[in-house]
Amino acid sequence: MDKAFINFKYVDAIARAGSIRRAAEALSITPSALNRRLISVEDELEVQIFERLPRGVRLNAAGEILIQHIRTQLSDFERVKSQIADLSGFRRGEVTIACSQALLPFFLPEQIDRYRTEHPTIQVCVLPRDRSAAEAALADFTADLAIVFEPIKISDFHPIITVRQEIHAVMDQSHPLARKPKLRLRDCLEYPLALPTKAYGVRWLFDQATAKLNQSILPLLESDSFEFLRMAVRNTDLITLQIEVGLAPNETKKSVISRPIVELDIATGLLHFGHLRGRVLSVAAAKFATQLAQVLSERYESV
Amino acid sequence: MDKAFINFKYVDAIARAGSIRRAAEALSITPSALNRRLISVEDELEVQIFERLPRGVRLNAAGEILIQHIRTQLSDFERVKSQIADLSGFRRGEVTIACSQALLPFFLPEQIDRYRTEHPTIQVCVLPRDRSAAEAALADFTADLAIVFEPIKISDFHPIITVRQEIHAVMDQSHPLARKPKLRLRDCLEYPLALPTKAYGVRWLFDQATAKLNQSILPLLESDSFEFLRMAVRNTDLITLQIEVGLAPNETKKSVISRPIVELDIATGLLHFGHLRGRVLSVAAAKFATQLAQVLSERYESV
DNA sequence: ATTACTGGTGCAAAAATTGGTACACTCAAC
DNA sequence: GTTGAGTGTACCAATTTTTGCACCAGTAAT
Repeated sequence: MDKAFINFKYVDAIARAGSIRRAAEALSITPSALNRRLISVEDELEVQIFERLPRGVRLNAAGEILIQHIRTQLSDFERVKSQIADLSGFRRGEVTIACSQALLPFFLPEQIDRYRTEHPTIQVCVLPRDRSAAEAALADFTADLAIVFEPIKISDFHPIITVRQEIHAVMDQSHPLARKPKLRLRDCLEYPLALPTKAYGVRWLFDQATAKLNQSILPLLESDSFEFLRMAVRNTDLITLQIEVGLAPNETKKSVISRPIVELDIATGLLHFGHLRGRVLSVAAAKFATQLAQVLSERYESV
Repeated sequence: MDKAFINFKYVDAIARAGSIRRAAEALSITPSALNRRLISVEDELEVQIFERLPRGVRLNAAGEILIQHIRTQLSDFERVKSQIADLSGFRRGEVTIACSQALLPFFLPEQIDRYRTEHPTIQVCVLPRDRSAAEAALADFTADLAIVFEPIKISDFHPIITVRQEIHAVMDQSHPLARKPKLRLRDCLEYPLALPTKAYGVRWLFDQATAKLNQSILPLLESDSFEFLRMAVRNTDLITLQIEVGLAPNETKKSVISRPIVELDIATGLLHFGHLRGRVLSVAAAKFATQLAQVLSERYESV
């Protein structure tokens, strides 16, 4: 008989941990017990699933096939549970979304709050991830949905909606440039800049734009944290950049304000919202996706 | 945690048996043990899966959702095992095909024989099923593939290839009509007929054809068994009908021969070969499907 | 060499599962 | 009505499975 099913979760844990002992700790069982479960799976399949390395274990070819099935299957089961709970009247479930940092301060909290008023029993989990990490989170079923800014290469990404995002300059409310309603890029370059590192889409667009001007601009301040950059410009003449979705909704009375940069100077970026291709979303995730897609399409120009 | 997986197979068995006791017998365990497994699943999902009836159990709405997942999942796992075995060099697995009776005497044995010379370790299972039963076998994952003759209604059927089938009259080699190379329908009607019951596609086409002639023809002999009909015409003036794929490949020296009926008199039927929509076939099943599709397309006119 | 990891194994204790039995219930036949 | 055969289900001892523990063997970095 196939008793392998029970052990699937353990195999997944081992694959994620990269070592039997670490996985055992995470599962709060003994390494020996976990090791035996793994061996029993391998015995049943009559195939090794992991290469044994001195520093742990690694999936081999057979393991890669199996882990793909395991994760699809575990995820499907969650969806089924969600569907079943759904027809019992009480919506239950969880939604995990991997997204760019820019969504964290305003957009997502607002959307989650709205979502939770309608579905208060659903647990929402937000994972800040850069593009490649978001892709990985979708691929290994850590996340149901992903919102990422700028180039998407992966073929496994299924876009639900893609919207244009203007680049805004963010500065202190007393900044000289604050009087202008719309800025040119060269205006900004006259002030010290605080920018995200090259891993981020805004920075990439900025570098492209300055390259066109034959100017190589080095930011005075660099950081991985958008939150930090936003705080850093307070009461200074620093300028940082942010995409629309990352801006405070109503900035009256705010100490930090934003002004759009004309599109001719710096290209608009694309914000992609989607999920793993071929995956069926749970009821909970699908509802959340519908809401986000609607809001995005209302607020921004979709492509 | 979810220990539900191990019980999936039991839930499937109960659903198929329609009763815990019968399922327990099939699984060769005690009804009490099986009952507990079922209850443990229901406890974990916090939902009843089966309605308890006086004469057994029946899936409820939640159960229908779950059983769908279970069967998909079990089938997927088989596919994964097949894939894994495949990359280990030794092809292993099994293929189950539900098909019309007409395929049993000649076509399938020949094809399976050819398939097994290339893949001797693969187990092939043939289930003779009429159209609706074949559909059901695909839907509940009893069969991987299906070959059925004439009208397909189900939307879940994914056709791989569909070919035209001429209707042939089958008779004793000494039959008066045997001298003609091609027959008119009215020629046949002058002799006593042995036909399949109305459940079968050939009969349906025949009834349509005779209705057009404003003649209501009642066969002298009726049977569910094509094999029996073929045997019944030996040494008699009886005539039966059969589609091309059900005919003996080389009929020289055969006591029973066949002659095509002109298409104007009786419409050609359609033979559909396919699988369940959305299902991923195992390596073994996919190879077999490819072979059958190729042979069918070589021998008959595909639509 | 030493240290700190890794996976793997034998053995006794603990936990889960099983089978047997009995019970309550519903339907169908008498 | 009454009987009987069918159903699902609860309880308990016996059995099977799984676990934790201590220990071994091997590799990599120090």
